[in-house]
Amino acid sequence: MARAGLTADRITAAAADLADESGFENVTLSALARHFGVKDASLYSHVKNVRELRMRVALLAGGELIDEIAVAVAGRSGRDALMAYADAYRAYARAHPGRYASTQIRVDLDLVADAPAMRRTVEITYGMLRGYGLDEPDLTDAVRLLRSTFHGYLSIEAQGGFHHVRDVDASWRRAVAALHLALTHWPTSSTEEANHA
Amino acid sequence: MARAGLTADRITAAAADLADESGFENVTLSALARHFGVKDASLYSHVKNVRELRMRVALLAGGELIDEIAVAVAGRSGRDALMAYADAYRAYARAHPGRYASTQIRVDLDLVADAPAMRRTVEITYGMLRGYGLDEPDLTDAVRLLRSTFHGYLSIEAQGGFHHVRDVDASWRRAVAALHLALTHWPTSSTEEANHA
DNA sequence: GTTTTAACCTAGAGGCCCTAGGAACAGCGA
DNA sequence: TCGCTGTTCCTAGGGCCTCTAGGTTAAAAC
Repeated sequence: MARAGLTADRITAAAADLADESGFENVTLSALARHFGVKDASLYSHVKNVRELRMRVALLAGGELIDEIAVAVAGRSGRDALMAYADAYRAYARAHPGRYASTQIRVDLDLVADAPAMRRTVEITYGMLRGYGLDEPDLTDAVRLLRSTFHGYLSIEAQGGFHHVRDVDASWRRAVAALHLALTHWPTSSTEEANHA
Repeated sequence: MARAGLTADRITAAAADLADESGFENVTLSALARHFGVKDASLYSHVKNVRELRMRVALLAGGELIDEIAVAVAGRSGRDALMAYADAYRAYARAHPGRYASTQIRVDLDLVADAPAMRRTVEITYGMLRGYGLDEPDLTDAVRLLRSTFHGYLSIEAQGGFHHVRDVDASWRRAVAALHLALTHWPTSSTEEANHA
């Protein structure tokens, strides 16, 4: 019988597709084994366990995501860059729900090491914010705000949490506009500390 | 042998505690059966299946969450109300990670029907925003922005996604401050449509 | 006290994860 | 061409989980 020709990468790619089709929580070694016409145990020669497989999917998806964002923001700055970033982010999450969901799991640092996606994400995100003229720690605060809002919106949207009739695309545009406004008039650290005194 | 005295509510409460201790994804009927000194199958007299049990936990948690928020925002308005809302929300999510995680699953409408938590949440959230003087559809957009940012922040924080040394409490305060600013200077619908023309 | 209702049981099928150890295939040097 | 070696894939099996079908027994209702 011909060998299936399995590799960690092929299994990961199939897992990512499966995640998009059936949901990330249904990414299972049994299902992948069936897909490749192979027994479950055979996959363990290529992948340590389910957890590790899911981390691989997360790294794959994280890389794809930031690549698409990078293309979208290239040559733009300020509000344009923010909107391009946001829309690319949302487009990816909607087109690849399972892959996107995978990016939310905790990934071991040693696995991250040989995947440049994380560093690239940081570079591109901070670069996109350059036009707003923020310095640390405001820059980190701003990044956290953006990540939170983007991820929160997509997570709720994916889960069907927006019940109101209001168009979700329109709300998204307004959210991005609101973030732009917040970034433009970002309260300086001194302002904040004063408010806390 | 004395009966365990199971009810759907007791099982749900135990499941919620288990979720906080071991993670929502580890809420399992087997584990609960062990906890009550009972066989797995016995639980099916009280609960339809795992999915339904998790929805019950979600409703329980949603009710607890909005109750704590309601207490926090009572008697406050504007920025004070927003901060109280935000901090109560975050405090609950941090104190009850499993319960909080449960609130993100999709709950069948017929189960929601006899739980007032959802309506209360809408009332209190829209009421908290009253001071900002927004009308529909801006109100819904604003609610979606807040939900997204809050949930996104807590989801990322719970998952250990904020790696930077910057204090997470401080970033949270700045995020809330940024939201306050966005709500205060909310771009009107006409502005937005103009930007899209 | 009997009847009815429910709570709880045993038995069992099916799915998933994972380990241990064996068989077969590929590429390699002799 | 033959055997060697490493890897691929296998069988076998244990453990945990979900859920169904059908029986027993305790508690509540009459």
